[in-house]
Amino acid sequence: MATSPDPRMNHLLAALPEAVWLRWQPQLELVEMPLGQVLYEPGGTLSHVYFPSNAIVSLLYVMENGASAEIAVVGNEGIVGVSLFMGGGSTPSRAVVQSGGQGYRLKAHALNAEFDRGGPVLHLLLRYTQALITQMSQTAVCNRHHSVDQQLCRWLLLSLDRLNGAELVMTQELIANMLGVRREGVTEAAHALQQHGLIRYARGHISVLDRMGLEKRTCECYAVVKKEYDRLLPDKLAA
Amino acid sequence: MATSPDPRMNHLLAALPEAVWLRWQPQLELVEMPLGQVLYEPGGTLSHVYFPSNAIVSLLYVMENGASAEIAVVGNEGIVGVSLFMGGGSTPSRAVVQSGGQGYRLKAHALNAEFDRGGPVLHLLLRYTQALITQMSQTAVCNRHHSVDQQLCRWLLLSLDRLNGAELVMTQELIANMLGVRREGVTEAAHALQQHGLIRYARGHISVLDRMGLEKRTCECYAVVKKEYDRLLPDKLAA
DNA sequence: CAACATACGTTCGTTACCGAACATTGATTT
DNA sequence: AAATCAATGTTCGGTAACGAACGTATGTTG
Repeated sequence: MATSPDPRMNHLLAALPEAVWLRWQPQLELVEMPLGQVLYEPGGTLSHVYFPSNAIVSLLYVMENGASAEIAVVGNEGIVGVSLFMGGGSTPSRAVVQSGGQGYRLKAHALNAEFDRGGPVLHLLLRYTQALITQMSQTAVCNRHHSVDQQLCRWLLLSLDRLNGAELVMTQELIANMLGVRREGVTEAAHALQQHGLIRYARGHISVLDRMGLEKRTCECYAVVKKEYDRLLPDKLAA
Repeated sequence: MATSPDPRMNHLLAALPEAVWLRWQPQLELVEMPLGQVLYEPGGTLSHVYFPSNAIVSLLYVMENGASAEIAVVGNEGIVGVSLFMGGGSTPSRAVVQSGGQGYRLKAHALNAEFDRGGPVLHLLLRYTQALITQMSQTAVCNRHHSVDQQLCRWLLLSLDRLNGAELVMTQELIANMLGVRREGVTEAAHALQQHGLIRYARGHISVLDRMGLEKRTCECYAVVKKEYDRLLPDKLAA
């Protein structure tokens, strides 16, 4: 249906040295990443890693009683499946597509072969993982101390940074699942944001009208994470 | 004052291949790690990594308004300063000694030299980091969904696993700082645990009387983290 | 031993969020 | 156009944790 996205829309793929890129290119497989798709389950073995082009993937933990909480979010700045090269092969969390799109995947052994050569790819992936760790840490802090309202702003901004436009396709129900709060709480917070002219939403579509306003309203957590991503993964390349 | 602990009380040092151990041994420096000592500050450059022998170190984030939250805890199973080999060189969090003791430290360049050789040390450290990631993730989940009471149990158990005996030197005030809750909340929760005969405490000393009882009372988060540490870092060696 | 600081205990009003139930609105189907 | 469903809005009682203030005990120090 849609044309294939440029693989190097993904920042990690774009940052590969030319030699590595040439090795990988024939092995990268375009995959549709529709909303709701599960890329891996807790404890499951990973057959591939995923490089989102324009999709967003949530790493989330689902508890025994069915409640859930998002640990981190991965878009075209990153890679899904770090546990593969970190050595565990699995994690207790689940990876779900939160915003549909496309991406490219690479077989596990191909990634590990490159990783084991050491050199720039290893360091690139580890720097990314370090940024991911910051996001997870800050999520823990945010869950402890900040209001649903502020967390919603943070979440919107994180999503926005991983998409092109200022439009999200996302129901309040799903956001509630990510944030680990009630749907009604999201309704209330979203209503407040709308009344302040920061967003406009209607049946699963959210338009961000005032990005700066969101940044003012959110907690420090957003900026901490953003700054760390920028520090660790500078945009040296552009298409 | 006290005799030097065996460096290989630390599980990571114990798990080193003999060749690496021989290289490192002369470079390991015994350090006192008194309660409250700060091993690194947010954004600060790391000169060493630390391998606790019998101390416990908290990785915690201090917010602009002074509130804080513990991200993860490191004892003799691990290493403090993963950002060094992950490539960032710093993190937005702070590392503070939560339970005094001793440890060994190694200069940054020595660690990185070994890391860059690739091989078993690299994989060992990355597997540890993966376990640490699980702990951070689970902290985020726990902060979202569980009561202070359950979190206190989890925290006690995590600390217990990283110490020898069943005694902690720890005020309720400090625990409150770690958990990111009010001191009164900890007082109340601790009182409940004491009334159920699980712990006994007095002016900064906590004795755990019924470990199984704590495990029954805590949330699933403790078991998830423990299981993942055991999976990723099996005790293959003993002294 | 008196003085003091530290650690723990208790209370009270407030608030954010929860759980549940139910109403409304917009999209989609038939 | 009617029926249906998904998404959002609203209400209400309940509760865990908060913020603040103050009381009590157990160490430690002069």
